[in-house]
Amino acid sequence: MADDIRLWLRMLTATTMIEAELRRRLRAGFNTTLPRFDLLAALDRAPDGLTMAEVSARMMVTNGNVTGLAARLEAEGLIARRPDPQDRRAVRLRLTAAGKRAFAAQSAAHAQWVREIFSGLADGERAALHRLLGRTKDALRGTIQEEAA
Amino acid sequence: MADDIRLWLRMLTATTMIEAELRRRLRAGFNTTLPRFDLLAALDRAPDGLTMAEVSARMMVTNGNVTGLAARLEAEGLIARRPDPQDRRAVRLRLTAAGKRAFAAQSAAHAQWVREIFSGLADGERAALHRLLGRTKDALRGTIQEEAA
DNA sequence: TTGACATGCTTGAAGCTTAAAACATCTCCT
DNA sequence: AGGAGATGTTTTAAGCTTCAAGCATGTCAA
Repeated sequence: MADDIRLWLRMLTATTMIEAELRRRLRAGFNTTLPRFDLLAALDRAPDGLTMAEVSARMMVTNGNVTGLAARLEAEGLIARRPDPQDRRAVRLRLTAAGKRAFAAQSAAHAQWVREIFSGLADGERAALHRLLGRTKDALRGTIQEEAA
Repeated sequence: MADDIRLWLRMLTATTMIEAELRRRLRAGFNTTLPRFDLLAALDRAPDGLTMAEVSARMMVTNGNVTGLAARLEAEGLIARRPDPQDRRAVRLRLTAAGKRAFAAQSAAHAQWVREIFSGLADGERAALHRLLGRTKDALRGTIQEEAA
């Protein structure tokens, strides 16, 4: 089906539009960025902190990327870096108290923005979209995994 | 619904995974990038070329972004920049012969990749996803337009 | 135990991206 | 015609991102 291209472009456009809106609001409301927010979110879900490699896997970005991001967030006092007790190669990141406060505020606003953005869809539509995106991710595993092998 | 966050995260993840795969293949197969490909694609659809502003609107990026991208593509000989005959402020971009050839090859491969990526979904699923993403984009107009006003 | 390979992280170069400032040109109202 | 405001482009600074190279540490099998 040649329509696959149109499906993909529509998916990319919709996602890009929403992402751009969230970036705008994070900047306007909290003077921060989506990557910073995502890193704080990853740490917020991990009570014992995460190593750099764990963070980069969760964020789907390279290790080098996390190095710079973590350096900036540490400079802002939102996260702390400490050597991993189990593995002397690893650095473990965790939220500081200030980081927890900042993320709590950002996260609440973010959740509200997302609700607002999807409020134009009926419950059934949201559920169907959620299911189809899940199917898409599952189907992806076939196509993408093969490279790594 | 608090599930909206999960819907959004799933949408973002699925899109990011596909985008990453396409980037990988563009790099491996053609030593190029998605933004370059997108710019060529925009010009390919416009027989008389496009101004920088038109390109930046279609690509949903800032003007300054297009300035740099166009400079690199011009240096590679894939596009030409010439003053717009109607508006002396404007610069009009168009594909060179080499650019047309390069894009034709990239575009064919890209279309095949996208087909492959979505091949795990049934026809009905693809159609439903396409429709729901359209609904999402429509719903967005309400939420996002209001800022601009 | 020791060497080969894997894993964790950082660095540097290059490119992508934005926001904001600056400047040129255009439009349109009076 | 003049001038106010809109539009088109570039530049700069800062941040995001990748890839590849390099170094430190870990693992595991011979």
